[in-house]
Amino acid sequence: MGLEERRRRERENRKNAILKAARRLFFEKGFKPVTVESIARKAELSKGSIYLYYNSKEEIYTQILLNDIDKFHNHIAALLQTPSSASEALVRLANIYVDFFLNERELFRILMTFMLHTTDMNLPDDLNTHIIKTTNKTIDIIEQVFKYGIERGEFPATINLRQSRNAIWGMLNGIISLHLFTGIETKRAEAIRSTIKAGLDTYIRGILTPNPGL
Amino acid sequence: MGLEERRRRERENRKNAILKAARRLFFEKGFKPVTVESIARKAELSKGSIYLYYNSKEEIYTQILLNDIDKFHNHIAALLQTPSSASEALVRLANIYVDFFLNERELFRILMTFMLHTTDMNLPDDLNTHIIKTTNKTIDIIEQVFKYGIERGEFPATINLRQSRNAIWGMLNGIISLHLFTGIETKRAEAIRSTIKAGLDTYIRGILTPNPGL
DNA sequence: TGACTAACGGTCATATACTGACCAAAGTTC
DNA sequence: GAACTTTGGTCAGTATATGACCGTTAGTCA
Repeated sequence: MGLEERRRRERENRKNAILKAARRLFFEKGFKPVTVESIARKAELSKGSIYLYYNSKEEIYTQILLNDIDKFHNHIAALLQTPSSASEALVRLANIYVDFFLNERELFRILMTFMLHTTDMNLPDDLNTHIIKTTNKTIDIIEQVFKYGIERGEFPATINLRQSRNAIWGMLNGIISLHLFTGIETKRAEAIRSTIKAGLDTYIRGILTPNPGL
Repeated sequence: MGLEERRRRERENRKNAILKAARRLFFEKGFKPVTVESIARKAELSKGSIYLYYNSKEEIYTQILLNDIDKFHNHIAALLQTPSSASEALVRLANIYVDFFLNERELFRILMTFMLHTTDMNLPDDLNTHIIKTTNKTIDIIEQVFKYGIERGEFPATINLRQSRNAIWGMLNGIISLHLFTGIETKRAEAIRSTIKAGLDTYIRGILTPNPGL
């Protein structure tokens, strides 16, 4: 059924045209100043049409992150194929994560907006679930690096994996939050990288130092 | 108004998709065996949609010729820029004309169908006019070649231009009719070319020979 | 040769998709 | 605190598309 296939394709194309227009505008101006009307105009549609494809302005906003973060995960997947120490892998993973958000800062804002305002976003359940799963995927990859370190004898088997992975993820996001939108613009990237490097080094040293209380 | 522009583009694209599908099917099977339903399916539309863009099956058929013949005229336009004798130009024009139809035989059938069944084609007036103008354009080019010959002293000024151009056009079409669809397939092109060459040579000799009756 | 059937060009009632005026809520101004 | 403006989201009206249906034509059969 070519006819049905064409209609499906047109719907898909329409959705993508909306996302593309929205992405451009959000990245240029941020969430608030961009109106649904302006997205509609850039996508060459009416405002009513936007709501045929997306439930809300927030849904469009978060869908942008979901579209982009697949590339990040594909990139990360290659990381674990490259032979190296677990410590090196962890640093490299952190750098790729940071690069992803440095490349487009608005993506980080989208992630944080979601993390901080989940219940206010008015997202359909499946989109909520999808974002959570996607975020967890990143966290799981961090956990795999720790497991890899234990397997190679690099890290002690006594590490609390869940705790460590959450701590690393939190630290990455916390450091990025501190420096991505504030400070001297030309020094932000370096500030993030060096702080993360120092933080990871210290955390890893902590892992390797026997706990005298045990 | 991007929205209106997009809608206009979509209509244009839809029309072109129909023409493209129709062209493919007509060239493969000819006019009769191709149904409007089959064109619709190939264009990934419903049959009712076809009639939103074209008034009839015949209109689609003739529109195909109109789309293609522009290329022919552009090609021919270059001809008159190349310095040569009028006789040579005439032969070259005839060859380009023949090539055009040899390249896609169905185009000739479309032209002849129009010429022979104009009143039965149920075409809107503007399309009728357009085809007539387009056909006349070809005839006018032939006339210009004769004028060129007179200007250079190659042909006598006593030539009846209208008569000659119509005779040449008729001869070309008549010869093509004779050989395009009948005879041994591998010999058809050559049969047409050589017959046209001979016919043109004879006609030109006739032009150059003083009429003793005058 | 007339009755019947199948096929298909073209039509149009219905379905689907889209639009932008409108409403309610929130923020701003006086 | 009232009036005003802006904007996310809604929905009645409009635009576009679909495919069942009808009328006509051509072919078949008795």
